[in-house]
Amino acid sequence: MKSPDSRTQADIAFELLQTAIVKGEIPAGQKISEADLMQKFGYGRGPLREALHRLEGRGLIIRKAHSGAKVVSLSVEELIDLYEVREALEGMAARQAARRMHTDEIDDLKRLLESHARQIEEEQGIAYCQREGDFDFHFRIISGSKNQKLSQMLTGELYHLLRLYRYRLSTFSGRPEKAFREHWRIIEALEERDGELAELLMRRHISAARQSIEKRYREGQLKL
Amino acid sequence: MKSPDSRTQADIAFELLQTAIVKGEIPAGQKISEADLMQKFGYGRGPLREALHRLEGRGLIIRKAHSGAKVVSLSVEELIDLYEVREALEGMAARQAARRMHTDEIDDLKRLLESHARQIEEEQGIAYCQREGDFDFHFRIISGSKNQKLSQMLTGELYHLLRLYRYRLSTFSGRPEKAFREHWRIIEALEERDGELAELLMRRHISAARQSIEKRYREGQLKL
DNA sequence: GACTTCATTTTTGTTTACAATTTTCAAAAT
DNA sequence: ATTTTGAAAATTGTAAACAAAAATGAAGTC
Repeated sequence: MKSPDSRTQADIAFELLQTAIVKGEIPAGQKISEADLMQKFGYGRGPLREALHRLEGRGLIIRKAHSGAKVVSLSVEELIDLYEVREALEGMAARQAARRMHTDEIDDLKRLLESHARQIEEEQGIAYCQREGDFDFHFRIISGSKNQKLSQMLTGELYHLLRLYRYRLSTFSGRPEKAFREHWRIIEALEERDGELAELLMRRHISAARQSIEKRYREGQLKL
Repeated sequence: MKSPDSRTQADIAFELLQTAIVKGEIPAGQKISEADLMQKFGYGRGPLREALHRLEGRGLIIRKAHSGAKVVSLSVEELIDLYEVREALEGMAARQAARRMHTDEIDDLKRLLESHARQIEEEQGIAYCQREGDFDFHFRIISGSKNQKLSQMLTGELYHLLRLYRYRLSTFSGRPEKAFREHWRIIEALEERDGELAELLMRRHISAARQSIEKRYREGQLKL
């Protein structure tokens, strides 16, 4: 019995397109035509169309009949909206993680953060926030909530959208030590199994990021 | 210049299918084949397939290659997960609504609730929760948050899933007066522009509903 | 010179036919 | 009787041809 694979062309095309959009290889707001995709990926038009429809269902692209599809692009207001949603959901994730994460999972997370601390010292605090480390931290807590729907909504939808803007947002973030301290306090709350505190801290953490974006935008350092 | 419509067959089929699934006309867990749909709706297979792919992207159906598609069906655990997500999101919605709802919107909501109060008196408290009134109340507060992404996630995804189970969940809910009092207190918090309190009350309100479901399930009164 | 009009061209929507996979069911072997 | 095997049937995946709508651009008019 060999692995049935059963991943169809449309499946593969869907994943390729999704990662391409999420990683920014296809920039936000760009029009994408079926003909271009055919030439670029080599798949037939049918599978491509099916992949596009799934992306439409996920809200990553917007289509207009007979006109074409384009990658979504967020206004600042929409980005702020996204951060409010994230604050609510990740706060809840932290609360549940404090209840449901295994002790060894928390220990792992602790070790992860300690390695981040070393990186900060060595690299003079360069860009802690913009590294994958930040995503690792948040991702582990989200998984730790053991709430599949919550994980799905955060990692499957919001983060894909947020990643579109991650590069631009992180270039100026410039608060690595602060973020690190906030992460550390959240872990302490998890260790003490204090869900309420973990939620409060996580919400403050994300709220601070949002306010930083708002401030930079008002000052014209951030253009969308 | 007549309305260009530009709603394609696939668009119409998508909406028809979505409402059919959400309203329970196609029960949860049921297999749906493209041939059946062709015969039932009269559209070609292409448009149907595109609609199915969009539904897949929305998470309302699950497809397996060469095997078919079936409407999602939730386990109790998944239903509980959904309520936790709802608690987080609607809590945030209430907080923002306290800030952003116009005073006359709050007044309207108040009148709505008063008419519900009359209904409860007249009908001996029958099934306040299971009526559209409950949805109206929550929907207005969600809209009142003025957060488009939040509204979209709640009304566009979660509620469609929850509605699948609304009928079964409401049959035994039996806490109309309690729910009404909770609604009333939330409105009071909105009037006082106390976002923190509004969030707290909304979260308790939804948490109570979740606990009621958990209890009924443990007692075997609820089968999924 | 700017605007409108209309035909051309491009792009997407739809249908049809075909290929590939899974499922089903019956017959045969253990 | 249960399991296994194989071919037939049903269903989905893919490709190609066709239809329809929208974008483009040039010609004509004001």
